[in-house]
Amino acid sequence: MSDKKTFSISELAKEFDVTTRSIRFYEDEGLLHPTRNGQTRIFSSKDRVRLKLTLRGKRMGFSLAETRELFSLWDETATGSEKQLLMALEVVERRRAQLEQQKHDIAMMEIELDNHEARCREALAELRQAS
Amino acid sequence: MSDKKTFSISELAKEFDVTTRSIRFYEDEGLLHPTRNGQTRIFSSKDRVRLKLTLRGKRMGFSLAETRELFSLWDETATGSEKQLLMALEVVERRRAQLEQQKHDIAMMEIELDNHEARCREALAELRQAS
DNA sequence: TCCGCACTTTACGTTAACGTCAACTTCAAT
DNA sequence: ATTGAAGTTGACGTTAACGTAAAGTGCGGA
Repeated sequence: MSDKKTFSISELAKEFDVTTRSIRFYEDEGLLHPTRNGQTRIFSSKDRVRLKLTLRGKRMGFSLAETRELFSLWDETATGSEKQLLMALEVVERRRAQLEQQKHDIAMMEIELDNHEARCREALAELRQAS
Repeated sequence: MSDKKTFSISELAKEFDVTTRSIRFYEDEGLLHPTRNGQTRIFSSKDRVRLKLTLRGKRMGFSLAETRELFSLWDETATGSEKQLLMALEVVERRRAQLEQQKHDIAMMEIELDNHEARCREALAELRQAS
């Protein structure tokens, strides 16, 4: 089902619950590169993966520009010069640092949610006792 | 040092590396509630905590409106009715689900970074062998 | 043949989250 | 007394990430 070779714009829109407008916008921004049959877009499974990665990036708070940067690094890996490859490794390291920061942020947030939930339950218990 | 009672706008700006403009904007948006000495803002340590939470939220991809929602829930916990408290618990659950999603996204991203780094190193090795 | 649906481009509108002046006031220091 | 640093309030500008409306193309079915 998902190893199909090509996809229409509305198929992808439904699968990932985004508007066709967004998908066209992502193409304009250079994140997707569909081919054309006449004027209608034909998306490859590579495009489908990239759309998935783009949306994942959004959930993680990445801008489209940041995601595009990742994509271009990815693409240059095969053809790049030594200097480019070393720069790519640096970018990878920076991403890892970001992820560590995010994991820390999530852990902190979880602690706060725990505290908050406990206080909610206490307040509820007191309310019910007072009735 | 950080258990001081009050802070000026520029102290907070420096500590968290944001502009004073942003801090004033957060006040306008109802995220911070400094008192005034004449017209000069005085931030409490509670404001300082909220600023920290606001910035953490940003790193996690939350909008200011979402963060404000969390704050108001937090505030209502002490005084809220039973219905409000139950709704607050639901919001907490939704947040937890979001965090689970983000943890999954991060794990996926880490796998991709691993793969990408490996391919970079392979490409580098081949380049150096060919020289 | 005409209808309707999916798709297209073009272009202007919108919201969030600030940035950037401009034109002050206040206060401490020279 | 003046100057400079830090603070203030408007008000308009900007960027990202789309929304939305207008006007047209292409195509399979009744």
